[in-house]
Amino acid sequence: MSQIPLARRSPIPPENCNLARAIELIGDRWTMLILRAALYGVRRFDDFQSELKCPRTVLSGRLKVLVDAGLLTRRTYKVPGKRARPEYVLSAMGISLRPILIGLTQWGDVWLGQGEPAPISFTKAGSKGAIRAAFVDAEGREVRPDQIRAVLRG
Amino acid sequence: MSQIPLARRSPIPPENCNLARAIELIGDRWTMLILRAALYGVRRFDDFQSELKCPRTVLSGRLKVLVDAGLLTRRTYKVPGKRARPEYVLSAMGISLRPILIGLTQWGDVWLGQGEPAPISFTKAGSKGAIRAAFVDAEGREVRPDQIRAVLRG
DNA sequence: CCTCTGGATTTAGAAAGCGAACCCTTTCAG
DNA sequence: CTGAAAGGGTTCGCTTTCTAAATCCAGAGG
Repeated sequence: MSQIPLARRSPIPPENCNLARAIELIGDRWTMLILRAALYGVRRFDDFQSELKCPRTVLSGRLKVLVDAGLLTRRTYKVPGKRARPEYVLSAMGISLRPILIGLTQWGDVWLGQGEPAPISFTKAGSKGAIRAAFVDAEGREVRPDQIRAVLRG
Repeated sequence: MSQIPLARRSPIPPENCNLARAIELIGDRWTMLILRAALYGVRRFDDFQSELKCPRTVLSGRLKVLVDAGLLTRRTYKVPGKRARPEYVLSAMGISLRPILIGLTQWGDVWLGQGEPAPISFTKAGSKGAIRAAFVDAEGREVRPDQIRAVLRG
């Protein structure tokens, strides 16, 4: 049943594991919901707030963390006739999380969808069929999950 | 610079978004670190605890949530000469998070790796080249990130 | 019986989350 | 010129959650 052999410890101590580091940074309810909104194009403080309905204190704190970490860039926008305001846009670092959040969306569609069809799906530009998260080798060919092997350095 | 057009709201209200649901469930530091350890083969309460160094109260609470949600299965193991104990093994639902956590690992390798080579990499069974998380179409051909399009239902 | 071991619960103090109210700056309307 | 509005925050108390340490509990072995 369990494809994963028993281990008493993980092979990499969490304190120098990049997965653990990523989890420290973005493994937080509000942080992830902010990134979700940002990937859908939300940029402004009040838009985040009314989308997430989270305390403004939490929001401003998380935005600060994400800017400091380099996931978001704080820059100024100006609507004519209004005063200049900051907006928070995803950096390359932030945008590169998109495949992961899409993967998590599809995981949620499968396991948390409550039988309803997925409200959003993803396709390749110009074609119709759905795409999915998977693993590929250097040439871009899919590698099936049971063929994945982990290799420790050294 | 920003490839994502401005939006005031996300196209799917968070309360019936499967990504938001997934974030509610696993978007938590300890929960994700538990899943990380579980994907490396850790199964037992004390092993999780010494791996994560988290409060035992938190650990037992999180394990309960993950069991209730169906990500982990609680079953009994018995070492001869010892009393029977519960162990927490990943269900199919839990195992199917693996591509996502591997993708996050690789994201961390790129952005949080502090210049060091990745401590763990992934290959296809029997070959040597590294594999990576990506999107594929129905035929298993890679779809580049910039070619991904979201399609709303209805 | 007494102790050891793994899997938890209890307890009390620290930290973080929360909602409401307030502040600050610029712009527009009267 | 004065007042109100709008966006982007901070301040203030209160409540929840986290955390660490101690305790409990059941069965096995001596």
